[in-house]
Amino acid sequence: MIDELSKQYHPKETEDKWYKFWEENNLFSAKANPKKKPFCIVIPPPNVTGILHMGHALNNTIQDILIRYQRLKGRESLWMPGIDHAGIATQNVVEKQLAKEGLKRQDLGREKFIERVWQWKEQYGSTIIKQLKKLGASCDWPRARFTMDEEYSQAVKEVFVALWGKGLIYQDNKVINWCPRCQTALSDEEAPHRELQGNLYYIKYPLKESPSHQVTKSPVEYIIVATTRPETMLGDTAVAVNPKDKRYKHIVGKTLILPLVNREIKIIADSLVDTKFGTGAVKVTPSHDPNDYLLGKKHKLEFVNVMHPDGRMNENAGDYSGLDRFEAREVILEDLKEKNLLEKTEAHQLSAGHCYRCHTIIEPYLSRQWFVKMAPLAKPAIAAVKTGKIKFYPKRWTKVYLNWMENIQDWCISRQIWWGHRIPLWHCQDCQKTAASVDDLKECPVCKSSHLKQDQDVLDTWFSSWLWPFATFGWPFVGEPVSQLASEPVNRLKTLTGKPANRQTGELKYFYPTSVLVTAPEIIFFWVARMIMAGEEFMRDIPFRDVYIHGTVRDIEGKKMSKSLGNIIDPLDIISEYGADALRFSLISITAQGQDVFLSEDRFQQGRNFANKIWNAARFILMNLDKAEVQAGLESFKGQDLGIVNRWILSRFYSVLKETDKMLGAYRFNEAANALYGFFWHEFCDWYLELAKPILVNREQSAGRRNTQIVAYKVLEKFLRVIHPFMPFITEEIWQKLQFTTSQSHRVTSIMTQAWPSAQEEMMDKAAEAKLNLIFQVITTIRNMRQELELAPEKDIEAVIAASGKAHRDFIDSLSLDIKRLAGLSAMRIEEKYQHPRSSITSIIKDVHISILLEGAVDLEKEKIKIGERIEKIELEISAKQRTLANKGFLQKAPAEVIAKEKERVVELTATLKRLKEIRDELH
RNA sequence: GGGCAUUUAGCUCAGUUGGUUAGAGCGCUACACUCACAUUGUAGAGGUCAGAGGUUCAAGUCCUCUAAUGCCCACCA
Repeated sequence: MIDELSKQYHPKETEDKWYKFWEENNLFSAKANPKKKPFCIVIPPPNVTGILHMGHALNNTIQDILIRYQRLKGRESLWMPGIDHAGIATQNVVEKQLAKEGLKRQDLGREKFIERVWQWKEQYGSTIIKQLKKLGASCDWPRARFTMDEEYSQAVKEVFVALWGKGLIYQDNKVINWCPRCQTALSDEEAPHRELQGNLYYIKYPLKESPSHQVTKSPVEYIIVATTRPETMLGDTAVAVNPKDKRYKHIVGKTLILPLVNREIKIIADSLVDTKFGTGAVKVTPSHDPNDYLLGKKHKLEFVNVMHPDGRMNENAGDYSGLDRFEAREVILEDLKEKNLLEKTEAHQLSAGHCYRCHTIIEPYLSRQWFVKMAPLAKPAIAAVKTGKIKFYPKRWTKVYLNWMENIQDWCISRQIWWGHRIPLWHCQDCQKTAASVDDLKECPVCKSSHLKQDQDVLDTWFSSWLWPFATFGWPFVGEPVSQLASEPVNRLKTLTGKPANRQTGELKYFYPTSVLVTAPEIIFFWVARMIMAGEEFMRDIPFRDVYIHGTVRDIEGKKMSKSLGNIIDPLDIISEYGADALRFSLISITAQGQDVFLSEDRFQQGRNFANKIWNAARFILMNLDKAEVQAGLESFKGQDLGIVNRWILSRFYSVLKETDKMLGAYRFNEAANALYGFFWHEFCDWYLELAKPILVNREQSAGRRNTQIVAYKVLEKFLRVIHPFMPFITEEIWQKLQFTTSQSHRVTSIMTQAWPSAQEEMMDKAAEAKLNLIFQVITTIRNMRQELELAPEKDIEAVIAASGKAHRDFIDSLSLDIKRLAGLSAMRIEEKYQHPRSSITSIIKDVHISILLEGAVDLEKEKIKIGERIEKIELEISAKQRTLANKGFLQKAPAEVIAKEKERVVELTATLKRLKEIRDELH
């Protein structure tokens, strides 16, 4: 075990090696185990088209930390992995591939096209999994599910049929979000609104009753409407005004001639119209605007669709037929201008829906789609959060969730694409009835006709994702009891019988509800909310107890990282340059709970440097470890008098351990990471190892050396376990080197299977901490004085330390060798009483005087100024404190310990002040 | 229009329930390559905690208002 370690840590050489080792030894696998408490996270399944970006890196690092932490803590920890089939995104990718061959999906036909997608999936679909492995993700990979797996698809069908049976699925003609590029309907969540700089066009619609249809200057001859989408005027079937609007009262019910189309349309009155917007008169296009659709229904207007699904104008657009919607806009504006019908154009900021897959501007479009009635599903999901069964971290997302749920809209679930779960509905060509079925229907259940056609549409991808926390465990298949499960992982198919909650596999029963869901804020509506609804509906239980929402990864200017902006920092580049541990640690240490992360590449140096620090500390300890001595000593370790330095570092370790536990339990990952960083670097390395150095390097056997070896070994070994969730690779590498196992023993052992150190209160020694802190301050002060006095490093300096109290002096004396060495003193004397040594400079730490003896003359003026400044500062503080202590309110209301502390501080400051004044007075 | 977040050192950010002297990393200054580590060590400089008002014995922390920035939501023709 005294193998020579290299001077620098090289992550590349170790990371792949240990990942392979963990996988080969099934160290990520978890099974239903009644003897242990479960801990389970289901991964937010990345898209099959996905490529690891920083958002994934952060998301999955957090999950891996939780999983590894709980695994060490003895929970049966399962991280359920998988991939989402990502209907539209994947179809787009494959269509692009086809386009390169000059083909369209229609050229292949539905079946061939789907085959082609599967081929694509086989070839490229596991990219992101390989990348997650690089990151160190300890998922139980053999369990990985794909949302298009046969079993999973069955779950999707069951759910659809169950909702159908409850009457929660209906078909309707509505104005929905239509993406003209993807040529499919989208849900509201899939069409986020973005601000757009556009124009508001004021168009004159002539009254039919005017003398001629020519527009004259008289305002009664026409009505002016304002619109941002003039091309939709071709589909106008009314103009609406507010019934209270005096400007228009007299012409309500009159007929207008729709320009360019020459259709007669009525002026209607409806309170929905805002009198303050535009001219107070609004054109009504029931087929191309959700509001106008409502008006159209209410006032029984004609519905005129003027667009093809691809966004080109259709035959109803007359002369404009065939033009793209935005081309048509320009031409129409030209024509209106020519006819003197365009009153004016105003710049206007508007927001429009954009396709979340291809960013094309959404067209509100009338079409027949399938919807899920959401209100009944939302009810228990609202209750689950309101009653605290599910908790959001940070808490503020609760409100966002509830606000959305309480105003929930019906969910448009049909998509006009091919890649996805085809809607399990069969339409009878004879009796025109529709039936839902989990199995392929051969005959109509109503009229027994065999002329059945399955619905052409597929389901929204999220209609399968929302089942993730239970469908991944085999729901709705019947499984065996927990005890038999391990040996017989066979799932048998059963048809839905209407009692879904009872049909559980043992695994499902064991791991569901899962423990925590880790995701980004933009996914709350898409996924989190819907999973809660699905869990309540189909499992009669919540899907997870906690929801941890982390921030968005942005670049250093606060912009979202995206390919199009070219500001991407590729996690894989970081891994190959700095290592996965460095990536993980750096990401986590800058991620405050729920705050966005502003990232620049130099951040990762910190993680790399830290890994290197751990490496070198371990290297030093290993180089100076006597194996036999440590091995023997580990057994007879308890009850030894370890000495104050060892007691101190153990005390510090257990304090930091306690802190880490607390912070991880509260999802405050950065605080845990930073506490561990500070402890290891500044306490363990900077102080402890420096103090231990001569003892360890000196090969002579002694009780002190043995104790120091054991403590250094133990603290390092335990620290590795505690930091392992953050930095899994380097900790395994070093931990393996710390093992005493001989080559004969083939038992597989890993840091992953060790126990998380338990907090040991009796090891916490506040007195030892305070005593050593004083020594550290003395050393720091001497170093400081040396630099202030500009004494060359090689110059011998002598110090006199005065401290009252024999025990106190003896304690300082016991560490005098360390003080001399670390402060760079050639000699040190300890005295009972401070007696201004000739030609010296003195500093004060509490009641300890530290004087440095100088050969030449002391620069009195400089020293006087310095001491004067310090005296001034202390006097200010004392007077502030005395004012507080004179305050009756403070004495009455402040807690006793706060008052005591203040008093103590004043006493201490007063004493220091007195000593400083003495020193100043001696400077003559 | 509604909601949320942010504003603390030159930069990027921590700071849990209000309680001594407000912290870290990077950067900066000075010094040091003495055998764990220059991906290092030692020491240091640097902050009226966005502004105003309030509650309190006590405010970076709680309340109100203001300003700036960012995000989300909404039937913004």
